[in-house]
Amino acid sequence: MSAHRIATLLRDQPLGTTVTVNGWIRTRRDAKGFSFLEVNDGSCLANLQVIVEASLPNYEAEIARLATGCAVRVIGELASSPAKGQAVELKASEITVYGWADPESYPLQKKRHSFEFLRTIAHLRPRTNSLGAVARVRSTLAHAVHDFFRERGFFLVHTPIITTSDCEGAGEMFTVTGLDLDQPPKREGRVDFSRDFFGRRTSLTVSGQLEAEIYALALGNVYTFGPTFRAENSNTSRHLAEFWMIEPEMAFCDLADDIDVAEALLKHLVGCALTECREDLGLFARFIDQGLIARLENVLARPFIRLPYSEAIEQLKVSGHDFEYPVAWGLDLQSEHERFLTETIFKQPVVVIDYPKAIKAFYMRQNDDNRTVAAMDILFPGIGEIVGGSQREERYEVLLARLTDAGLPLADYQWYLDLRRFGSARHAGFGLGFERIIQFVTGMANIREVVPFPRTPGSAGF
RNA sequence: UCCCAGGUAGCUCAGUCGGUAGAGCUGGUGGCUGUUAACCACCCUGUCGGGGGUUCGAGUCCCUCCCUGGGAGCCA
Repeated sequence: MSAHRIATLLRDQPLGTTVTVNGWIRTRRDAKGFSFLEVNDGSCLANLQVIVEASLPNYEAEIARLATGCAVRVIGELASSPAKGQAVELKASEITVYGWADPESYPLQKKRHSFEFLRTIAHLRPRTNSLGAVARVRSTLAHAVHDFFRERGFFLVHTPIITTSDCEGAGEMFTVTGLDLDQPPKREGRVDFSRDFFGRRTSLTVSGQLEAEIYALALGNVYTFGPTFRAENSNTSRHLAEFWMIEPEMAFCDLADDIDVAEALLKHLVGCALTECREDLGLFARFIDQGLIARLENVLARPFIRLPYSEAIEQLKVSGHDFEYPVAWGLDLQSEHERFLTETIFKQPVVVIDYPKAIKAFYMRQNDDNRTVAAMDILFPGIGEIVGGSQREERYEVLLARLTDAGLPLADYQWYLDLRRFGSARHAGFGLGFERIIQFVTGMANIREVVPFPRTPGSAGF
């Protein structure tokens, strides 16, 4: 049964034609001798208004009992609407009820709910205007990510979910095991992972970066876009234990090139949302964040500020602002510092580069000053860090020294060092948290609303 | 994980000095109406987050655990 999608009908408005629509009832309003139904099929934010005359055979028995949430098929003629509020409406000639929804027990009401409550009914929340809009934006942007890289000749690499490598500094990892947790094999008092499924301890990936480097040094430009897992006990509006990350890795590329790509990607995604998701963004601009559209356009308006860490420290110092945490060269930037840079000083995205090497990961390329590394963080107003990246250390001896200084087991990184022994080349990459960009684009305050089924400490329902 | 604020009807919340609970909305019934978060009238709904304690008596005070929100840390 091929049905018409409401988004298409509202766009093309084929007046006078008979169409079939499958969807869910949002509300029913009764008038004298007929009823109004609002039907939504998920294809767009807008509902289709359906006019049902009381003369339909199942009017008394079924139509008059339709309530929010019922699944229906409507066949009828599309006509221009005589009243304000909608351009077209569907004059029903036949309505079939696929599935009832008892209004006494159906949790969704035809009024606004708190996002907190909707989270407890994650199986029903995509049927709301706002969560449905988020889902459409998320899908659109996921495709836009692939479009962006494909147009630029990047290859998509599927890096492993189960891994033995620990991308240092990326946080706590979830262990993956097939062992009987009630009776784990032990050796010298500790769990003996050599008898586990893979013969050694394995975890869920915290980053595909190291594996992406392998493919960048073979195919040139590559990217990964997949789930990422962090076992950090983070309880904030911008952290998930399971999230999706985009990680490009580019050979023969330095930090400046890296930032160029990241900036272009962010602008591509924001621009794409503005042009392809206008109706859904309109909902967010009305009910979530009045300044949303202006903030998105501000991102596209001019080049991002590129600011060396040392200058950022100076800017913060001379601002005269009284910060809770100290500002000094060598200390990491705190949230309040990042926010002050993007929201008060520059009022636009800021890329901080060349951080002290002591506060950054071992794989970041050491600069000639011997005290900073070619790292960059892109800070967005309201979101904070949205991208973190660096030029990678491609020099064998320097990398070896960094690994040794960090006290990391060299045996585990032999293959990583090998990349620097055989045909090494400068390369760079970054990580973009997919949910963070969706948060920015939709204005949603909590990251748990921009992923269908959020996994956070103490919560993995559905 | 730390600091702060919360958890009361299906939802959003009020509840005074400790005396076993209310409102609006939703829903139901009736009316009205080319309506559109419809409108008008009436009606239903409670393990006051879980456990323990103080007290003649606890939604209210104390302890503890769980969860949520805001901020912080960690990061994307």
